[in-house]
Amino acid sequence: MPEMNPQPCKTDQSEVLSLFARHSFEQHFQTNSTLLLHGEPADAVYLVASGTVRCCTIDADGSRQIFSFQRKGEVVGITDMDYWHFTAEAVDHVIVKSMPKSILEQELAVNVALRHEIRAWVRGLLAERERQLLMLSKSKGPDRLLHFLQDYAAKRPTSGFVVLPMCRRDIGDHIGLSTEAVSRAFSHLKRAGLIELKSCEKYRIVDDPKGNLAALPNIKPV
Amino acid sequence: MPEMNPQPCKTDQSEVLSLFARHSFEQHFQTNSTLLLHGEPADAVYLVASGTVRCCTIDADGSRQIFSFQRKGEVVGITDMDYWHFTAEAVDHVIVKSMPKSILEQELAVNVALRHEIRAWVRGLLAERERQLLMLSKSKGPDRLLHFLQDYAAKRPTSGFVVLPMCRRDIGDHIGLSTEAVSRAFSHLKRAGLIELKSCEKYRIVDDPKGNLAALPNIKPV
DNA sequence: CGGCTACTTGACTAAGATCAAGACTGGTGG
DNA sequence: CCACCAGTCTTGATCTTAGTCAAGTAGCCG
Repeated sequence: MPEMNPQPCKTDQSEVLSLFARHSFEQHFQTNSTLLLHGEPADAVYLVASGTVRCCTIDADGSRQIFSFQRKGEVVGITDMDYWHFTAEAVDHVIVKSMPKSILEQELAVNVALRHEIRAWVRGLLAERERQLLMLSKSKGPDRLLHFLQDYAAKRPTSGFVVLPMCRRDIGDHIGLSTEAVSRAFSHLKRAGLIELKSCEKYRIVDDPKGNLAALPNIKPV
Repeated sequence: MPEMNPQPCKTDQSEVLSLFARHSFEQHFQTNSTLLLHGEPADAVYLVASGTVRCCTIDADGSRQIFSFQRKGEVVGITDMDYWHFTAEAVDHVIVKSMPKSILEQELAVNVALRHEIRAWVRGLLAERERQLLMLSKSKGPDRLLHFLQDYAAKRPTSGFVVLPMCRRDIGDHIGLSTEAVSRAFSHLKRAGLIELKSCEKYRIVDDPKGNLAALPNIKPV
């Protein structure tokens, strides 16, 4: 996608991180517990120290759209001012560094570099959401899954197998598919030789010497 | 949708608007011309004075995702800092008030109220995109169209018929449907008595005394 | 009046949701 | 240690939705 920045959220975060280093305290959340709930007062900011967080909106009828997963070193909740406009939950056991929002606000008033950092940060998030909208409306299931797996692997500098902490349903709510469709998309990519699956949660993107990737749209399930 | 703010973008914009009042000049764009192009330096900010602007990302293969339409009184381009991350085009003949970005940046350095305004603005955009992601992944075509038409009508205080300046293809690229599917969705809503169509571009949302709206999922084409 | 464009409708096809059943996994208790 | 259970993942069958191709219609402009 030539119109997209490959890494919309990779901005300098030294100011934010140094704030966390000075003013945060550790907090634990067990699997599937809620870090912050839509509509509640936004009184803190979080830096994930361990585990995975999912950020989502949940509809009246239970429909859920997960718009991002946060892992170690990633920040949650920096966009909101008074009340949370989304819900954040623990995918597995999560440890975060929690900082009172008031400290961030005080620092924002006097620190130009921090302001720029956060502005760039939020702009990146916006670009990412718009990229997701394009994916969701124009790409088919297997393409969306492959894209997600590539993105996810790219953030981990490991060259070996990548471990997915979240279940199929979480992935489905992220890329807009049912649990079953996610499973089928995995099989699809595996059969097509685009990914290797060691188990249902360990995968590796196959380097693409034969140009299989370009042929993806034509692959048919057996 | 209880987890959503009904009007995420309705924030106070007095500071931005007063800046435009003092420092902008008028610019005209003819139908389908480009206001700003993805990747170009972001050197100006725009306030729509007349006409409609579409903001979108365009993929290598021509896929286009329109994530918003801007009308009179709405601002374009305030989120980006150095380079545009999207493309803006004129849906019909457009007149904008254009302001050099440098003026905005200078004012941002000294004006706390302006900073808050823009922060709230961008946060609202982010919430809107996340709401769109949910719509796109969980709602069916006619639902999405109805939602768009309601949103669009809500911004116009007219109680009569609303005029759509954009074509079916534009609507389709906004709500994730083909031109034909948009047309079918219109017919669908009309048959179901949820909207009135005076012509293909003039519509009115029907007040819903019989609770037809709740029955929408069951409506079948004849 | 003719021709262009946008819109609508129909027929067919493909992608994915849903329903249902079977396979694998990890944890528990006999 | 093994049988059982619950939850997750996978696969199959069927149905709905929407994309595609194609034809026809309605406005609009020259």
